[in-house]
Amino acid sequence: MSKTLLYTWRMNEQNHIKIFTERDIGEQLRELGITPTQQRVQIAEILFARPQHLSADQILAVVNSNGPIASKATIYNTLGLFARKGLVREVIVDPNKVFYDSNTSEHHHFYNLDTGDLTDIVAQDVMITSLPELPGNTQPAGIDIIFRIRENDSE
Amino acid sequence: MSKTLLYTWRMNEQNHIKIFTERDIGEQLRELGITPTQQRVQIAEILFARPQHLSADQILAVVNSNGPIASKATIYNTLGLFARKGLVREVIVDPNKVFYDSNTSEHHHFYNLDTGDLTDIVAQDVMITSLPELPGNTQPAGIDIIFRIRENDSE
DNA sequence: CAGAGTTTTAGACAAAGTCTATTTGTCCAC
DNA sequence: GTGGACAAATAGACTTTGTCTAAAACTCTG
Ligand SMILES: [Mn+2]
Ligand SMILES: [Mn+2]
Ligand SMILES: [Zn+2]
Ligand SMILES: [Zn+2]
Repeated sequence: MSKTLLYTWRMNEQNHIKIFTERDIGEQLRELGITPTQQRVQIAEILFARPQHLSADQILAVVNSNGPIASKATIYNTLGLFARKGLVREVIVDPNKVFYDSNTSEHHHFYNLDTGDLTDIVAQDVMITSLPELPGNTQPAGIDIIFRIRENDSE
Repeated sequence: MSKTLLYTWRMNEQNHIKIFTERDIGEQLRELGITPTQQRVQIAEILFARPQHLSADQILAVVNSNGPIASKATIYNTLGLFARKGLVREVIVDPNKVFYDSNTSEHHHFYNLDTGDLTDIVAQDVMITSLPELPGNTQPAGIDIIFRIRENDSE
């Protein structure tokens, strides 16, 4: 009944990069070919403090909470750069904003439509045993599984 | 190894509504408690001509291609109404726009990052055999599975 | 066919994100 | 260290998608 798996969607092998300790964020960025400017280091510190999902707006607010450090353009440039380098994952679940996920290990999401909460599901808790055939001349680039949930109408 | 399924994500039982034939779109809308205005009927005719994924902008362009019939506000109002009534499904795969899917049967999507093509995958071609436990006090509202793909770099 | 409620509309507005031209910072050679 | 080439950051204009508002146009029922 279950199809043969013609390809795998396990993409993120870069996850080893992310055990940033306070001191060597700069070095780690440099190893990825990213010049560690003040702005990039600050954004990285916020983002990689723990696995979390932040919007560009939230990062802008946090990074500038004690005086101006980075402009909006720099936030977007940096998040785009980090995404291309595999340091963060863009999560598209809300039509209004992109979330930047500091957890790049293979995982999925619950998205609470009532609260806006986005929470991780470890990959092992979701098992796909049958995969569709890829359209001609294409290759896998990633899989997103989003379990949309709602609060119980506790009446 | 596979968990017991504590709940089901099979949500869309409304799919019987959608065999719209040219003539009785109005009646069918009325049965759903939707007053069949000229604008709503035109939008429905476009959307339900076949299973497809259209953005609000595309629908606006098509509906007004031979003279002005509906305003931008009406397009958004109508799509929102149709979504609430279960006539269309909102598909969130692109950070720039929502797609309105006239296919409300249970299915998933390929999203081609290079071309922007969004194509359907019948539910039976993707089999999930293990489900995560729901966060406390929440209920399932829908599942989205998106296989992001890219064109083969045919060198 | 009146009038109450519903729907549509133009255009103002908002939010997220991009772009541009200029300034500032970084890096390396000397 | 200093000059200069290149990279990065910045303010703010701009774009796109979508929402809101208040007035006008419809629809439906009595
Ligand atoms: Mn939006
Ligand atoms: Mn956008
Ligand atoms: Zn996550
Ligand atoms: Zn679809």
